[in-house]
Amino acid sequence: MANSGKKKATIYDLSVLSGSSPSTVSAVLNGTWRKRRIKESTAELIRSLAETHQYTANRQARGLRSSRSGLVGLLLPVHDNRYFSSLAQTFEAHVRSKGQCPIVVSASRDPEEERKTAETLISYSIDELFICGATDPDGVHEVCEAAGLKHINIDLPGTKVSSVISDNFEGGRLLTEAIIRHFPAGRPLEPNDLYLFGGRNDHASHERIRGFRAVKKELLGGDPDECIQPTGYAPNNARKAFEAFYARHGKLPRGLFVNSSINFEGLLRFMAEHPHDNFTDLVVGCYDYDPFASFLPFPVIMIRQNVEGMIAKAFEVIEQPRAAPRIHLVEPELVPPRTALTGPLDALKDIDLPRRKT
Amino acid sequence: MANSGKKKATIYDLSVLSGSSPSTVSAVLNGTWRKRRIKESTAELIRSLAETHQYTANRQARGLRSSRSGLVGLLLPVHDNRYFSSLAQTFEAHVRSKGQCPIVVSASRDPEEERKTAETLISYSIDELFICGATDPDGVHEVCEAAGLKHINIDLPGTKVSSVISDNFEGGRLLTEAIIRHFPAGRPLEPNDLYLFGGRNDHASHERIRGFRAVKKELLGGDPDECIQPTGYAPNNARKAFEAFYARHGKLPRGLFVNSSINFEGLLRFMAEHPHDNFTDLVVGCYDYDPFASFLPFPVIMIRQNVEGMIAKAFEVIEQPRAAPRIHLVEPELVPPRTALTGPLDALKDIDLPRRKT
DNA sequence: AGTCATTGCACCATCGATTGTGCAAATAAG
DNA sequence: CTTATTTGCACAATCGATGGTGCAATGACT
Repeated sequence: MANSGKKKATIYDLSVLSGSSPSTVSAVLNGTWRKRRIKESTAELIRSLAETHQYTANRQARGLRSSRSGLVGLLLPVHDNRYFSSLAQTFEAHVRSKGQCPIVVSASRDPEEERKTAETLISYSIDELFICGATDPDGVHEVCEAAGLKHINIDLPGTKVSSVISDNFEGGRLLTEAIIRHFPAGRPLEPNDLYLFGGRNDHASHERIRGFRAVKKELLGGDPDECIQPTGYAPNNARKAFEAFYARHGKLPRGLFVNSSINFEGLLRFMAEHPHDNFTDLVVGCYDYDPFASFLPFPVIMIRQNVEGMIAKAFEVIEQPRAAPRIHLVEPELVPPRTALTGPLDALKDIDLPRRKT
Repeated sequence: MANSGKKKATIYDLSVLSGSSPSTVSAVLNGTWRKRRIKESTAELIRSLAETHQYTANRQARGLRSSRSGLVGLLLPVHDNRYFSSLAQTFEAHVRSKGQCPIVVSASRDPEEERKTAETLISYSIDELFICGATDPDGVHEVCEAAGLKHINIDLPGTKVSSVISDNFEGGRLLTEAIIRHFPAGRPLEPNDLYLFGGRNDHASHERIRGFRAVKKELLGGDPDECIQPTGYAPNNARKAFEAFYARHGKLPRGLFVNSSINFEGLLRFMAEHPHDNFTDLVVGCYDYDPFASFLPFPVIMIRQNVEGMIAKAFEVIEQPRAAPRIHLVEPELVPPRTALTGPLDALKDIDLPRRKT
């Protein structure tokens, strides 16, 4: 009711209204007033004025003075993918619970854009930065370091500061083994029947491939190089790779290890163009979990990275005094076909009927 | 090289180094220097100093002075869902292209949290706010209005300010009709065979239901009330509703209109618990598109909302001087089963091999 | 040489909150 | 009643960038 005008109330407005000084108002409203020996009644008065005038602090001013902002950044490769968006969702909840404001930005896996985005965030004096899945984590590190900003890597490790990542080697092993064991003993998989598609020259892909090859050698007794097809992450490049294989062999490999759900979309595109092929006798293992993918008409075994665990660990590590860079591995989980897992969405209440407080 | 120390350079540092005043430095670096008749050579000097010292403006200071921040907010219900995350992705690209910084936050469909989140964003002096899928858009409106903040509704309309939303009635019609026509003439659908699950008491659900009922009446000659089951958006509530139907009838309806891909996850959960039921003779229509869902083992017809179109329209409308609140409808698109559409991810280059600029 | 216009820039207040310091008034101690 | 202590708060500098105003130096022109 007070002022439905345009301008927001400031501590100066309240100082006039309450008859005390701006510094007193400030102290009362930011909680340091006991330390400043402000009388309870004065504080009470100011608090009630703040209430009726809907005072909220101007955080730019506060941030300018204190060179903190209350903003915590998450730098993502992309938004629209269930893995990264659930990271964002979980990250948000953590930041909120600390009374800070999450700010989630994507940088398209472009090293230059990653650095520029970090610089932009820094210019807003963000308090911490979580660097997730960066193509060039160390480049971002330098930018952060120059600004004295606390930061940490997630999902893809850097060398200059600690990282929290999935145990991609173990995940790769688990997934590869599950694919192989999914085939009946009667028609077992040959080494040449199991291909890996997707991913690129990053730590996660390397580790997964390492796990993939290790298990193949161990269980299938062979591990031909041509079975590794790192196509990058773009769905269309993956599609082309499947298309090329299909053109040569007239079919897909019986077993597919797909490096990410984004690459999996490339497989879907391929399938859309081959509507009459039923792809029976096909088993797909996909790194990253997507509930819909899990129910596709062929067996899809997925790896769910422990998003909650990684985020929690990252917050734990970033709060600690900085030590020598270390890589913290978080174990991922194997998800059998046709599995609908709960996720961060389940934490939400289903609220109806907006109440209007006229 | 310059200073790898901790503090960032300010215009004062550059002013000392260049021998000119802070205001001159400021003018040079923010582009207003011609207006201020700064000599070209002075500008040149300052620019080169800024370069070598890696100057970047402190945006909190700038924002404080100019009461703008360069931040543009997007308030989302949730992140981890392909519809909302592709909205985020598209929104980001638009904001970036205007040289501003996107800030995407979710508020869990909680009216209280929506308002508080808006207030927080306002306290950072964001320049504009896009309110997407809010449970209580008018509540958020009031908060924005009190702060004199430009804002607009997306996805769910408000009454106090313009909105850009999908044509949910038409989308509902399209989808319902497609479901019905997907059944062979030999075994046509009865009115009681086609159910709608999910959604709640919001504008989008109402419109979709209206379209659903209209088409049912028109094509099936009947539209029983019990076929409408608004379960809210929580996946588990949808699951329970399917479970309940199944308990009563021993099967699912032959035709299902699922109100959102989040509700669809509830269907998956249901299916996971009935592994031996093949759900042949089932056709699902789902509002919202998910590439993986499109390839499920039963026919899934989806509606893709025109995310790019909505975002573009919203930017267009928000830039215009505010007029009487209007609802702008954007037509959604019907997506046949087994369709892999491209999305915002396809705009990204697939960059490899990070270059390090030691 | 004197007047006037132009060029080139410095000065200073300002945005709103924070925080170290100082100082009256109230209370306690002697 | 005086001195010492505590209480309660005001003052003013500060964070970094912006933009209005003013003023000296230079050049143009009579």
